[in-house]
Amino acid sequence: MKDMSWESYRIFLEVARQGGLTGASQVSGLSPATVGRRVLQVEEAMGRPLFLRSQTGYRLTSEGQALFEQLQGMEAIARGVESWRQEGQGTSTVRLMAGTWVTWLVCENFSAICTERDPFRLDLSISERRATLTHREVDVGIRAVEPTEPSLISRHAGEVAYAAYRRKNSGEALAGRWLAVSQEDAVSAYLRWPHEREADTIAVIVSRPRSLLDIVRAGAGQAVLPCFVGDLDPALERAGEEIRALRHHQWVVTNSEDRHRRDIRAVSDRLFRLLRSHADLFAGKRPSRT
Amino acid sequence: MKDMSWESYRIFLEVARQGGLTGASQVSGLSPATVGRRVLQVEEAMGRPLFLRSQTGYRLTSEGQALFEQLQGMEAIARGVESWRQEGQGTSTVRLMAGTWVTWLVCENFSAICTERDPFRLDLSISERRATLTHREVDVGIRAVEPTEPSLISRHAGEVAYAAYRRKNSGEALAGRWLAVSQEDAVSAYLRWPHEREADTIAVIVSRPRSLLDIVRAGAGQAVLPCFVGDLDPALERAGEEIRALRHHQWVVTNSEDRHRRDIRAVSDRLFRLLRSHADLFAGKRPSRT
DNA sequence: GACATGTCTTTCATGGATGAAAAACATAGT
DNA sequence: ACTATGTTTTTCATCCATGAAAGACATGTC
Repeated sequence: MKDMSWESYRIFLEVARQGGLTGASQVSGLSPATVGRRVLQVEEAMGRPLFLRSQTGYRLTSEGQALFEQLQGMEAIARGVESWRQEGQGTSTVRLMAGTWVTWLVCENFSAICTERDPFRLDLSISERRATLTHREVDVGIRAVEPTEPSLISRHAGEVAYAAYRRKNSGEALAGRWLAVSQEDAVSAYLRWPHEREADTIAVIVSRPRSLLDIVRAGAGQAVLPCFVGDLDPALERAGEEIRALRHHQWVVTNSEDRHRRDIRAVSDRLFRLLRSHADLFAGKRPSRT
Repeated sequence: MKDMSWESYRIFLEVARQGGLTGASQVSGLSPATVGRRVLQVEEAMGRPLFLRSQTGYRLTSEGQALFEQLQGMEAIARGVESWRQEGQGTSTVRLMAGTWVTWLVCENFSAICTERDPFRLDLSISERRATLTHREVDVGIRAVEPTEPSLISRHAGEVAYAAYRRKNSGEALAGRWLAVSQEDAVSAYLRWPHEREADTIAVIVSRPRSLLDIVRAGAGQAVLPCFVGDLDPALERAGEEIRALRHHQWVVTNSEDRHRRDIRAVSDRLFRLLRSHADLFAGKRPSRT
């Protein structure tokens, strides 16, 4: 049999990642019809079902999952080639993935990470889920657990403390009004905390963690926030002690294969220094406001 | 810019490996015209010259070489997927690469390596050059030097001795008539030896090492052969002592990523046992003929 | 229960990638 | 010097992969 086109592999990956033909068709620029046909090709070539089809989308079978994991390796290399290409044109890209609040801190201190004199572009992507650095989806990431993968190198950047916050001088009026993100978006421990401990008194639900800060400042209630966010905001005050159960460490992680790249090294170093310089704030030691 | 088609990557690899459009077009089934166009695409996308074009073929530039090495990783994964596919259909393939003489020995003892009851196919490829197991071009290989790559696992299979051979009872008449392979094909030490030590008295040149055995048996002169080949042939006798300078070790090597595959394990084990059981012959200890 | 929405799938006409053949061009051999 | 061979490159007609649009089908909403 004539062997599979590598291009179909790429399309397969996109369908698997997007969970359907429509999503894949958008990111790939092909029509859903074509995407469907290519996936069919791959399935026939592999001689086994790879997707569970439904009107609502495609879901990987266990065999599809096995193929997906293999092909991610190809994608990783393709991304490596892409950055090699950019390198040759003097214009590189560093992809930095972090959670909502570290991203927020990076934005606030953007000039400490990337200046107009730097010869690289910065792609900031926000995600609460674990960054898959192994497959080079991103170059630099923040993790709350120490990576075990041998292909990653990590540097410990201190601890992160959490507490409940409310608008200053709002008194005890808000004690029973908790703010939280919707349960399906509550992927981190601090986001699940209100659901687990104060489910009865949740007054407002928002879809993005970032909105928590906004509605707390508006005086709508109290919400769990990282101390470095709450303590830095002059309009907020703690509505209780630090919640010790939520405390965790954090690491700056990079892919060891890209260790040599100056741009990635620079971003990683600067991010690390930024986090270290805020170590007391992260740890919840309530320094005086700037 | 829209990114490169993975299919073009594969075509690039084939052109680089075959050294031209014609070769690549044959193995890929595409026309030379198309192959040329796809390569042009890749070059434009990468923004740098990848090949030195001439009427005699394509040669990689240093930048092309850099790309080639990256993309070989993709190819390795694609091969992994291919064997996963075969596995799912109960029909796997084990690719065994060895030099001329070990291959010959394997053929003579084929049933010791692979029987009709085995559920896998065997691809035997002869090559004097080092097998690139790292990129999974082959699954099992024979090496004359111990591999240093951490991704490979190797087992020492004894030593190999060499000597000059001639037809039995041909006396000293052939002493001045050496047989050798053409100089450009003399990639191994034992093949270079006649050129380095007896260049003036080379009487016959052949293009394949395998032909050396045939013309020695025909009584055309004397040639350097591995002892396990010469000593096993009842029509030949040694035309001198063992040539100690040529003695070397040999290892059976497999890719550690495929360690788990039963079929590869089986072939590797059997090959190892076959070599060990002939260890005395390999080492030139002249046992009685079978 | 009807309806709106978002999927996947099928149909069919089109255009861009493709191959055959010729041309252009080196290299090697006589 | 000339021919034979094996390249790459160009030209042009063809055909196959592709996209638009319609169809089929679930799911959730009012």
